[in-house]
Amino acid sequence: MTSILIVDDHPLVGDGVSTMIRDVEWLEICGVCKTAKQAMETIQAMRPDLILLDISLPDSDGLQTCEQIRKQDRQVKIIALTSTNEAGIISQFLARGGNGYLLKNMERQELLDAIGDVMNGKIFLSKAANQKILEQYNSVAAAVNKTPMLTRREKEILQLLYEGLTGPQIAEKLFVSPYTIETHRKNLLQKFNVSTTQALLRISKEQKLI
Amino acid sequence: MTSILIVDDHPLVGDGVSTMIRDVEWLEICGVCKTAKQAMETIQAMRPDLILLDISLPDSDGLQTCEQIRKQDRQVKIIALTSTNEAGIISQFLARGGNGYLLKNMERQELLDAIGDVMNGKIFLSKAANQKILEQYNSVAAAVNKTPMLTRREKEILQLLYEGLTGPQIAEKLFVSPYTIETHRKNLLQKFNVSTTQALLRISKEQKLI
DNA sequence: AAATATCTACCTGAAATCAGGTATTTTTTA
DNA sequence: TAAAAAATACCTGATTTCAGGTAGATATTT
Repeated sequence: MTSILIVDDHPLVGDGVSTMIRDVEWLEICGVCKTAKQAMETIQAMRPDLILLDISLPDSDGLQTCEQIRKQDRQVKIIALTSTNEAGIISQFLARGGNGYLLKNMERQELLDAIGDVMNGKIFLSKAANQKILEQYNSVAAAVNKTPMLTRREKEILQLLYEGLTGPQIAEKLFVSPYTIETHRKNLLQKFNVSTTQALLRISKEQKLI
Repeated sequence: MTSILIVDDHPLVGDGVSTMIRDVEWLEICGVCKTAKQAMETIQAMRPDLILLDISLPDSDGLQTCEQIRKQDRQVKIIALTSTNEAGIISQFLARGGNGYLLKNMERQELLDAIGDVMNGKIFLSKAANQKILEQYNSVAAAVNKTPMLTRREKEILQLLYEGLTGPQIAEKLFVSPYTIETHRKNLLQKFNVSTTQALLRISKEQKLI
């Protein structure tokens, strides 16, 4: 049996979900909350298996709420519910421990699929949300033309720098002079047109070179 | 009409795809290559709309090939083909401009869906690959509990360090002494139990604190 | 009101990075 | 095979970071 807590200030949502899962015998709604505060208390008391979370609550934003819930309970599954498709925040929502993302105009079957997937440890996203996530990866490809060409050695050193090694440490590891590493570093800084290793690594990471 | 170039050293793949799209009148196979080198030449000559790319070619690895192709032609769509599900490289493949990812044991309909989506500017991933990507976002949430507590000021400085500012630059920006910034940095290093700013930023980033 | 947390500031010496070079050897490509 | 690219190594001086402190001022919380 999977117990569901609904956190949403619109009564309609609770009713709608109730109707959708009425004749699914392994699902039950164990509560409905209207504020984040109330939700936190109910979660502690009821220990639901799954939370359907409106991410635009009156007293808190969804990301923060998700984070708080996750901090309180590492097991519970969290599915975000939104009316408008605010795709921009999905990655952050996932990063804070969210497990699913649904639009409120979902079909019944979609809700059941989502609950099923999420309870099985998978992530479930609405189609548009999923597409958005993938595009985030892909978008940097547009900038690929302006990413400088790196030699094999430079890539290697970039990687080691990213792992936190210092110049001398890398030199020791690769059996070359520290001077050599510094030369490579200098070339990397120049290629990326930055002046610090920090910035170098930030940009490389953003462009998924490491 | 969409012209497709197949890049794969196994003849079976070409045959299989041919069969699958035989009676789709808006698709045609304009060539089959067995090596990355040959592919690069063919692409320049034929200008296909879409490339089905085996990512384990004899003479090059798939990521590099994808990158090269994308550098040569910004329009062409690239779908990776693999026999084993090497999910680990998907994000990198996307970052290098890939548009889709399919297993060679795909169904006919899946291939057509993928081609359709990709030609419409969308990303198409096999189900398992897609799940893998989403888990990458979500996995870090598990580590959230062991992330140290940061004060507001520390978060602010962490952010500025991430943006590539040096200690003195941050000091100037925040109208405080450089010493103060160094103290904060020192506290941050201690809280994360690392010894370099590089490592500090790497870990913070991994845990989505910045 | 007292205790705690946070932000601030300072000091020293060692280590690492950055900016500006030059220059030789090896590998790859045209 | 000749030219270009990549990897190696060195030098100097200025700047920044790191590790080890101490300590006062200002919130914040109990």
